[in-house]
Amino acid sequence: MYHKNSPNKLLNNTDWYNFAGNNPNNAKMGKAEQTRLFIIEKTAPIFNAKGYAGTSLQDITAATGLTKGSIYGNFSNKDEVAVEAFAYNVKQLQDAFNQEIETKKNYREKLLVFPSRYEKMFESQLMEKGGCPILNTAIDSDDTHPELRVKAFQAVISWKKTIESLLVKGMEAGEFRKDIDNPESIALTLIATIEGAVMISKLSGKEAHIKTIMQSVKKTIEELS
Amino acid sequence: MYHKNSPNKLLNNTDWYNFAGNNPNNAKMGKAEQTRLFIIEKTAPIFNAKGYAGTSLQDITAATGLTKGSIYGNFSNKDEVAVEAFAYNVKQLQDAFNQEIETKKNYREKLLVFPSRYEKMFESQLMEKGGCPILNTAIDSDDTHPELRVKAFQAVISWKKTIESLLVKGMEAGEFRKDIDNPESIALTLIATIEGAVMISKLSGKEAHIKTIMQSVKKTIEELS
DNA sequence: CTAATAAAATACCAATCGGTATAAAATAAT
DNA sequence: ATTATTTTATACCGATTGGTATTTTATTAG
Repeated sequence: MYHKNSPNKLLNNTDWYNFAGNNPNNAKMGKAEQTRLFIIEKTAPIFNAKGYAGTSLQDITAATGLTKGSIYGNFSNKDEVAVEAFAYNVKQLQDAFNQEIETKKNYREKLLVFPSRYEKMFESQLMEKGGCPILNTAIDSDDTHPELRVKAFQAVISWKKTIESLLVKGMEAGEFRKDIDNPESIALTLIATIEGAVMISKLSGKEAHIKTIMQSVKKTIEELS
Repeated sequence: MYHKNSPNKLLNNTDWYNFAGNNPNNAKMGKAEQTRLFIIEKTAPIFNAKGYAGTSLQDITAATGLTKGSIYGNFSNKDEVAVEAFAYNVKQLQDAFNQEIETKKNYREKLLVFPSRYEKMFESQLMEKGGCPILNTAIDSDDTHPELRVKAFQAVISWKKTIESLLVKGMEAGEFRKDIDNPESIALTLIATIEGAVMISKLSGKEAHIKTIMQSVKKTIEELS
């Protein structure tokens, strides 16, 4: 693969292998697969920040240092890049949450990972990488891009199921009150409040806003016990 | 003003006066002012649904039946249409809420207008008119359009102040508990949850989702007493 | 009814859009 | 080392983008 990283700087195969891999299995990856991942990694934050319609092929070539021919040699169209970039963004998010949830012993603490981690992500993810990909893609696609809309909805459903599962297991473990009648309602309300907090704090640029609202979310979770 | 409403159908001045005016003062409006309002009325739902980057001049001319020359005779650029369309969308929303709030006697009921009315708007506003303009514009603009971003933020601040004021007055009237320590926190959390509910329910297309979450919001408000 | 004015339509502009055919270069297989 | 195969770059395509200069039409003032 031939690739200009910065003007007049060539990236040979060795550099390439060193670069592309926050994937530990990158040595096993074929060339095309590597380039696809590279393009996704570089464009995912752009699609997240500017949306589908707002991201042009010029943005993609500028961010990757590749040419249009190379992009279309690895993807059939802009849609495919956008859809894979969204999947990548969501997976990054999910992996981070799941990893931290695994380290917690009880279900109250597992649930608290959601507000506390979103709060911590304010600067890195929200301000620098364009916000929450689920929220962004939901709003961006719901009237314009059926395929992305379905993917965004699937991400919400997956998240909802995770919370519901934690609630049910927490009840079974005797950790939460038995009179939690509607786990779905609690899950949906938690997600709604968190995403609304992301919207407000990103809009204002003030970390205080997300901290304030996440404090309410934490209180709600504490009151389950 | 010359205007094709449907192919080969002319709209003369008399028709025009009949049309443009859900503004009761339209008889006082000049021609240019009327056309501006007409363009805003027709394009506001489009900007709301498709976003700023996703709405083209072609969309605008198609929705109004006017030509590009006419649009640019009344607005200096696409930005100006978008900004005024957003202001129009927000005003429509605010007026509707304020009107219903005025009809309520006590502050508990005034606060409940927000969840109950958003719930009722599911089909008309959310599904048919592209969702909540504040949420849509916040997400659409926060990384791309500073001017719209400020306007969206102002709308959130205005909404927050309204809720805070209702909370304080409700406390002073002895209607709410005295130990509400942080009206701002409550206001922000209510707004976040409502907007998150809008996102989820519009994404799923299921009214049940917004009803479920708004039930939680109502419960939170009831618990203030 | 006519002249002055305001507003809308037509026709155009350069730039950019997403996408493609083809040629050049890099990699992999022999 | 040479060939076959990917992968990338170059050069181009028609369509659409936001925007404008000019002409035509409609409205208003006298």
